[in-house]
Amino acid sequence: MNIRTRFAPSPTGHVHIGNIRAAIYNWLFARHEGGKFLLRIEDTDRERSTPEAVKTVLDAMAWLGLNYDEPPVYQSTTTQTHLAAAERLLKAGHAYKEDKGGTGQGECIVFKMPGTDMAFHDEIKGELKKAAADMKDFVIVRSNGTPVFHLANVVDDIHMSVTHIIRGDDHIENTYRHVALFQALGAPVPKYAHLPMIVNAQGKPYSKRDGAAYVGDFKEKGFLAEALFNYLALLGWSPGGDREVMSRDEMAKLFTFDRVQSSAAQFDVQKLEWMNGVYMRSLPREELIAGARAAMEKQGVWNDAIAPDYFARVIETLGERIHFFTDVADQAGYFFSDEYPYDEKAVQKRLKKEGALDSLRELRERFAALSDFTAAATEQALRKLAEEKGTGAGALVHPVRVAVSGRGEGPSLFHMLEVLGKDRVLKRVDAALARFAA
RNA sequence: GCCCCCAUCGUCUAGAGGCCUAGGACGCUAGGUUCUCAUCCUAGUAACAUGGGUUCGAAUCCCGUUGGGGGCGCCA
Repeated sequence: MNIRTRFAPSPTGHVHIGNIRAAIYNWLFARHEGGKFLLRIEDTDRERSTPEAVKTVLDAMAWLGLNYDEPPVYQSTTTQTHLAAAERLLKAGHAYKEDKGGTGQGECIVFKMPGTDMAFHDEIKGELKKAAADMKDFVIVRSNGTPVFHLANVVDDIHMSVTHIIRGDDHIENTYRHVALFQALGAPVPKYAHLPMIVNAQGKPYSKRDGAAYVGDFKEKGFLAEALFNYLALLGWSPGGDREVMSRDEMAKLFTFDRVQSSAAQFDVQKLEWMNGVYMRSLPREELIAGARAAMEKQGVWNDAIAPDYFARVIETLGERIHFFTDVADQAGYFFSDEYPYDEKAVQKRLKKEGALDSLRELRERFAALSDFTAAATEQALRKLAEEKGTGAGALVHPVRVAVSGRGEGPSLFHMLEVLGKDRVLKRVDAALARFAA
C-alpha cells in the first residue's frame, strides 16, 4: 500500500505550533512508511487567505525541513470538483436541498447521515463510535453556492488519494461526518489518527496568550529549527526508553502511532530552551558564526568594520555561553563598542570595594609592561601580582572584568583580554579608573 | 444540557499483570570543577486522581466516581 499523508492548513497568516506538530507527525509517518507527504493549502476563505498568509505557511514548512513530495494543492482551484461531488450525492439520494435561512438567497445542499450507528478505528485512540441519534445531517454546499469545509476536505482527500489522516483530536466529531461522506462517494475510507492537543498550564488549548505560539515566534526568538522539530515531535510521542535528542531521520525510523500519547500535552518552554541549548552546543563553528552575525544584522548592531577573523574569535571565546544567537549582541556588546554600559551591581561589588581600584591600577602597569598580550601572559602577570599582594586571583580578576566589559559575568577573563587586545584593555582600564575614582 | 475523548513526579514521558521499594529528561535544591557566568559531573526532590472489581499478583484489564479537555455553525 502506498502511504500518503497530508498537511492541510488554512493560511491565516500564522502557523500554530499545534498545527505544525500535526504536520511533523504526518511527515514522520510518511517517511517511516516510505510513503508520500503532501501539502494542501485550504485557501477558500478569501478574506484571510492572502498570498502573504500562504507564504507564511510555506516558509514555516521550509524552515522546519518539512519537504512535501508533490506540488501543493490549492483548494481554491478545486471548487468545481467539490460541487460536482455534491451533485452526485444529490443524484444518489445522499443529499437534499433545503432553503431555510442562510447566507445566500438560493437553496443549500444538506448531506444525509446514514441513520445508523457509526464506528471507526483510530490509530491512536482505538475504537471510536457514535450513536445514530447523536449525529445530524449537515450542510455541504451553502446557499450562496460555495462548498463547506467537510465536503471540500473529503473530496480533496479522495482526489489526492490520501490514505492516512493525521490531525488534532478536536476533529474527532467531524470524522464521523467525513467517514459517511467517503462512503457515500464510494471512496475508500482512509485511516485516521487523532493527535491530542497541546495545552497550556491551565489545560486549555495553547494560544498566543500563553507565550510564543506560532512557528514564526520561535524562529524570531532564535530557536533552531532542529530543536523545535525535536521538541515538538516529543510532545505527544516517545520512541520508548530514554531517547530524547535525535536526528529527524532517527525519529522517522522510530515513529509509530502506538507510541503516540492519547492525552493532551502541556507545552514547556523551559525544556525547549534546554533542548535548543543542546543543539546550539553541537553546532559547527561556521554555523554559529553565521547565525550570530545574521542575528546582529537583524538587531541592527552589525558593523561592516567588524573583521571576520575578530568576530570568529569573539564567538569562539563566548562559546557555550551563547544560548541564542541574539545573546552575542545582548550580552557581549562590549566586544564591538567602547560605549558599553556598566552594570551598577557589578560596579558596586567589584570596583567600589576597598582597595579594588588601587589593585586595578597596579595590574594596569603590569599589563602595560607585557610585550605579548596572550591569555597565558596576562594570566601569569595577574597571578604573580596576586601572589605578591597576598590576595586571591579573584580580587584582581573581577575588577578587570567589570572595567573592560562593564559586566560581572562573562567568558574566561584572560581569553577575553586577548581578544580585546592590549591597547583597548589599557584604555578601558584607564577610563574605568578615571570614572570610578571619585 | 446532550455526545465524545482523556487521566504516572510541577512538566514531557518509560511502563503493554509479577523485572516497579515506578525508570529517564526538563525544572528546582545542594555539592564539585572554575576568575565570574555558561558548560560539565554528582546527589537530592517529586507521581501511578479516587472507589470498586478480575487475579495468587495490578500503574498496567473491567466498571463507577471525580477532575480536565473537545464537539454540538450555511467557521475551518
